[in-house]
Amino acid sequence: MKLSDRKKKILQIVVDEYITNAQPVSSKNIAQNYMQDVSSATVRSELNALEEMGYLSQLHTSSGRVPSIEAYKLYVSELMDKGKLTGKELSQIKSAFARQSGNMEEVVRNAAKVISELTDYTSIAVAAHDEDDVIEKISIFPFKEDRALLLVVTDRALIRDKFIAIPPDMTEEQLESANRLVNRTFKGKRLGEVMEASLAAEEQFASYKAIFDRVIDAISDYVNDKSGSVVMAGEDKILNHPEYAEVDKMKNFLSVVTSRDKIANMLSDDNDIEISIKIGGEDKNIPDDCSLVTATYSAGNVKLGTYGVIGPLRMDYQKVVSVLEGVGKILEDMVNKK
Amino acid sequence: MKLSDRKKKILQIVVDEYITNAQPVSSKNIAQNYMQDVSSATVRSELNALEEMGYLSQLHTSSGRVPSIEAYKLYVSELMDKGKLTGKELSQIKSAFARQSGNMEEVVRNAAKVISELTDYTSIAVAAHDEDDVIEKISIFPFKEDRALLLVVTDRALIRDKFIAIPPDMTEEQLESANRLVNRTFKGKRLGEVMEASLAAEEQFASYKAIFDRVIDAISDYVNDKSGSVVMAGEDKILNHPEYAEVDKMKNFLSVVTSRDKIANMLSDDNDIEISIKIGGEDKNIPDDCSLVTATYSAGNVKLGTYGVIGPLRMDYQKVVSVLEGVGKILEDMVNKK
DNA sequence: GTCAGCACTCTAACGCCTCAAGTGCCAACT
DNA sequence: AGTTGGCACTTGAGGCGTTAGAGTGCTGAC
Repeated sequence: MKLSDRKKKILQIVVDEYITNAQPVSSKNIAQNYMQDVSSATVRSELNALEEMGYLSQLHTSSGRVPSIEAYKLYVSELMDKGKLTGKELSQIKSAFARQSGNMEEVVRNAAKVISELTDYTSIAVAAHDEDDVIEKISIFPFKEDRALLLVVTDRALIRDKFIAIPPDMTEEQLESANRLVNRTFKGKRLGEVMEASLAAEEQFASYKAIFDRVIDAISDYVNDKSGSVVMAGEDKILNHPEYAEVDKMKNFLSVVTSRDKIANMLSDDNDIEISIKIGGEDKNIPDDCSLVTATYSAGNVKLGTYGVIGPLRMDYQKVVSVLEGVGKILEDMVNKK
Repeated sequence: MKLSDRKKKILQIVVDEYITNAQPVSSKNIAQNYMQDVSSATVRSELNALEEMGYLSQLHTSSGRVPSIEAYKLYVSELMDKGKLTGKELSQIKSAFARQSGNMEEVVRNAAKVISELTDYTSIAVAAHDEDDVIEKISIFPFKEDRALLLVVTDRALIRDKFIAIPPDMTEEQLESANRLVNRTFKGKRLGEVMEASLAAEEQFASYKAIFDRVIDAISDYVNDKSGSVVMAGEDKILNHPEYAEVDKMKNFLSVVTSRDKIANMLSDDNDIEISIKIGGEDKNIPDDCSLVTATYSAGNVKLGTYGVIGPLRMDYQKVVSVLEGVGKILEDMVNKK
C-alpha cells in the first residue's frame, strides 16, 4: 500500500514527537505545532487511516497515537531526516581516540565509550577478527616450567595472547626451535588456513606435534570465540529512558546486556552491511522492545570492527546514526593516515 | 551501653527476619515464632528500648521495626550465626576452578562468577598486585615497526602485557640487546624497586634510555593502576532484590557498579584484613544503602587477590561470608597443592 | 476533501471510607 | 520488678465514586 505524502509527513511527525517526548501524540499537537494549514479534525482522519494500516496504535480510545514497529521500520528506512554532528561532538570523538597505542582492544573500548556518551544509550562493540586475518608473527613465550604465553600478530595489528601448556619433558632449547618452526610454518597464512592445515602438519612435524596442536587449538579457539572480544559501555544509560522504569523490563534488558554470548549472537550476522538497524522481535537474538543499531567499519579492505547501540524502540535513530557515522569516519581517517 | 542477652537475641531475630523477608518485623511475629515463653507485649517493650538505643527504627508509628545501620554492624560483628556451605555448593566452587591455565586473570574471573552465582549478589574481584611482586622475566616483543608488547612475569605467575612505543631509529638487533639488558637489570627486583631505581639506571644505560624509561613507565602504570584489573560478575543480580525496585536507587547503584574507578577505590583500602564488612556511609567510597563484603586471600605469603560482594544493607551476610570463606579455602588449597 | 461542533470514552487524581496491622500504654497480676 | 492482657490510637493499603481533562469519532455543513 502506498502512503500519500501527507500521511508520510504525519507519520514522521508522530515518530519524531514520540521519540523526543515518550508521550502518545495527539491530533491537536500535530495540527498546532507542525501543520497549521489543516485542522486537528483532518489530522485525526489521517491518523485513523494510518492506524488502520497498522502504523499507529492507541493505548486506549482517548489517548493519542503511538508508533507501531512497522512505523519505526518505515521511519528509519524512508522518513527520518539525516542528523548532523556538531563541531563539539566531532572534537569529542577525535579526542577519544587521541592517545592510541596500536592496541586494537583499546580502540574498541574507546569507541564504545564515546558512542555511549554521545548517544546516551548503552553501546556495544566487537573488534573484527576472522579467518581471513594473515599471521605475521607468532611467539611462544615460556614463563613457568609448564606454561607459556602464545602471541599471534596478524595484519590487523591485533595481538592475541593465550596461555598454553608446555609438555613436561620439553627443554628450553626444544621450545625455541619449536618456536622457530611454528613461525616458519604459519607466517603469511590466514588463520582459517591454519585451522584446516592441522592434519597435514601432523605428519611433518611429529616431534613438535604437541606444541603445534596447542598453537592450532589456540588459534581455533580465537576464531571461534566471538564473545571474547565484546566490549560494552554505558550499561547504566538505559535507566535514563522511561520505558525501562519498570523493574521487569529493566531486568530483562540487563540480563541480555550482561551476557556476552547473547551480545555476540546479536552482532554476528551481517558483518558486511555498513549501518544496520534491527528492531524489536525482527531478529530472534534481539530482545523484544529493543532496537539495535550497528555499524561495521573498515579501512581499505581491513575490517575494523562492529560498533553499535542498543536501546528502546523509541530510540533517537537520527542521533545514533549520525554518531556512528561520525565515529566511523574519524576511525577510518585515523587508520588511513597512519 | 551493654545489651542484655534477651535484647541481643531479639535484635538478632529482627535482623534475621528482615534479611529474609524484607518486611518490617512485628512484636507478634517474634513472640509467636521465636520466643513462645514471653508475650508480644514484653517483646514490644524490649523493641521500644532497642529503638531508643538506636538499633531499630519504624517507618511509621504502626509498622514493625527495621534494623538501623548500627544494628547491622552489631549483627555482623557479634550476633550473626556462622553459615555453612552445603556439599553441593562446595563442589560447585571446585568445578568453577577445575580448568585453570595459570592465567591469574582467568582465576579472578572464575572466582567472581562463582561468588555471584552462589550468593545472588553482584560480585567484584581484583587480582592482587603490588610493589612487592618480584620480576622473574621481562620480554619486549616487537610486532610493528614502531610498537612492541612488553611482558612482565612476576613470582605471582601474573603476566602483565602493555604496549610500548619503540624509538624509530632502533634496529631489531639493538632492541634485542636492550631486551637482554632489561632482563639482566630487573630480574629478581621488586616492582617497587624498579620504579624507584629509575634515576640510578639512567646513567648506566644511557644508550637504551628510551627503552628503559618506557619499561619503567609501564611498570609504574601497572602498579598505580588499580582499576585495570577489576572484574565483576552478576551485575544484573541486584535487580532480584526489592530495595532496588525504585529506578533512582537502581540507577545510583548501577552507576557505581559500572565505574571501575569507583570499585577500585572501594577495594583499595585494607588489603591485609581477611574478611571485611563495610556498611552504608561508613566509608565514603561506598554508596549509601550498600554493603560491601570483601575477603583477601593469600597462599603462604603470596596474595591472591581481593574478592567480594556488593549489595543492599539487607544482605544475607551469613551466606556471603560462608561463600567467601569457601572460595578462599578452595583457592588456597589449589595454589598450595600445585 | 475539510472542518467546527458535539457526544462519547477513558485515565488520572482526589477524597472518602473501611480494614487490618501494629504500636504504646496502663492497670492488674506474679 | 518484670510480665501480661486489654484497649485506644495511628497509619497505610485498598476499594469506590466523583470529577476534570484530554482525546477521539462522527456528523452535517461548506
